[in-house]
Amino acid sequence: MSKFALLDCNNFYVSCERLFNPYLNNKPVVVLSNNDGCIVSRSNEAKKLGIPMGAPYHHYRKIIEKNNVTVFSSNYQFYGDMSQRVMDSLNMIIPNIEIYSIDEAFIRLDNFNSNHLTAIAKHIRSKIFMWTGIPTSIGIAPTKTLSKIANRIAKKQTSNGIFEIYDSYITDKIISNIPVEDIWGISYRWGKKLRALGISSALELKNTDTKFIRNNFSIILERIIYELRGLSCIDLNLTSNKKSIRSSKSFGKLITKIEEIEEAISNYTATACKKLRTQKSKTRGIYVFLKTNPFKQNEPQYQKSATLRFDLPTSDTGLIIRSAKNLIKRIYDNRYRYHKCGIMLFDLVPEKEIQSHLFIKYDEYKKDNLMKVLDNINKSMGPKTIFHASEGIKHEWATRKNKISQHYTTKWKDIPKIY
DNA sequence: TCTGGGGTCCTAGGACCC
DNA sequence: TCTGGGGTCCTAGGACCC
Repeated sequence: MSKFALLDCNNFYVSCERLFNPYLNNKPVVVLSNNDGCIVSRSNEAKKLGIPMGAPYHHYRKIIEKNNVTVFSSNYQFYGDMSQRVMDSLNMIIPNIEIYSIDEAFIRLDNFNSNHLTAIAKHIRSKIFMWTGIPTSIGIAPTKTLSKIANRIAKKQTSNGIFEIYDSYITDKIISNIPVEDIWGISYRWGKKLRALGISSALELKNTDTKFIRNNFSIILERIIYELRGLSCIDLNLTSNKKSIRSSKSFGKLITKIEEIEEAISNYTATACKKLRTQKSKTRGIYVFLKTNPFKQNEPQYQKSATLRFDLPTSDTGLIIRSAKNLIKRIYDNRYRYHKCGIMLFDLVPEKEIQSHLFIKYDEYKKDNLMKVLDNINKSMGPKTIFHASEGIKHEWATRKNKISQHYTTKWKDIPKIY
């Protein structure tokens, strides 16, 4: 039988903020998404006030102010850095981990004696807490899907933050209380369809005929059933390279001028290209989109996208910015007020595996070297020390971030001082 | 006034092949 | 009157994740 564990950081963004503001412990805290739009992380105290995950900030502003909830804008540089510290710590204890999201990792524990799993989890938790200050929970089970459920119980119903599912008797007892849409991989639409068929708990789904599910849904749901039965169908994914890279953001205000949109798309493109080079890949295509604000129902709505393929894969920010700006020019219509734009790089290939073109001479080496110089300067002297002119400096479209904390671990000037 | 951003995988259907 | 069977590749769109 396989053995999986899922490690999940508790209320991750809030926990990061508390590291450098310990007086916020035991007090309600929330962290907002980009543009201060939605609530994406809540302390347990904030959850108790009835503030739901993903809710628009302005809907809960009254409750937040009335209860003295501390509010932070998102500080992804900081959270990303803390995430890496957590994952590095975990990797020092156990090799071969799958970093599943900014605050979660799957681990395989097959090589350990079944009697020791909880002790190992305890060791992992305490080391990560000691080295990073971030509290975590660990769920252990024969499959990834069950380890997700075990993690949920570890978080909500245990005092030591660890829960292990090791036989089908325990599984059945636990999953009889889990609604289908709380299972990893099932959400609102499938949940609704399953309920209409009389399947409302995870246990009922586990006992449903797989052929029937395969015919009425897809292989994804069929696999979930096997996973609930303790038969592992989803292994660790150890390849870390992305298959597509996207950068998009809503503007801080509605934008009409194409010059400002071009400036914004140039910035997003530079961000995406930097990521592309970090994973040592090149892109064969780009997809650019532009849209109005769908929540403003009284305004005329517009949404358009365009794609472009390159004859030769590239990671040259200059070339990709030029191409992205051309696509923007093609889809821009001056009758609308815009809310968001973005770019996606797709069809990525490792830079080492690039095939030469029969008719086009490959002379990207110069550009490759230029990008290396650019990345190195920005790495040693700080982000955006040098940048492409089209990225501009005015940034009228920039997102709102009224309550951002300091970059405690990523900027020298923000490093905490003790007087 | 104010509603995030970045990903993955699977399927159906069209277009094409012999 | 009656028009095959088996296959591949690509794309758009759906559903889900954090």
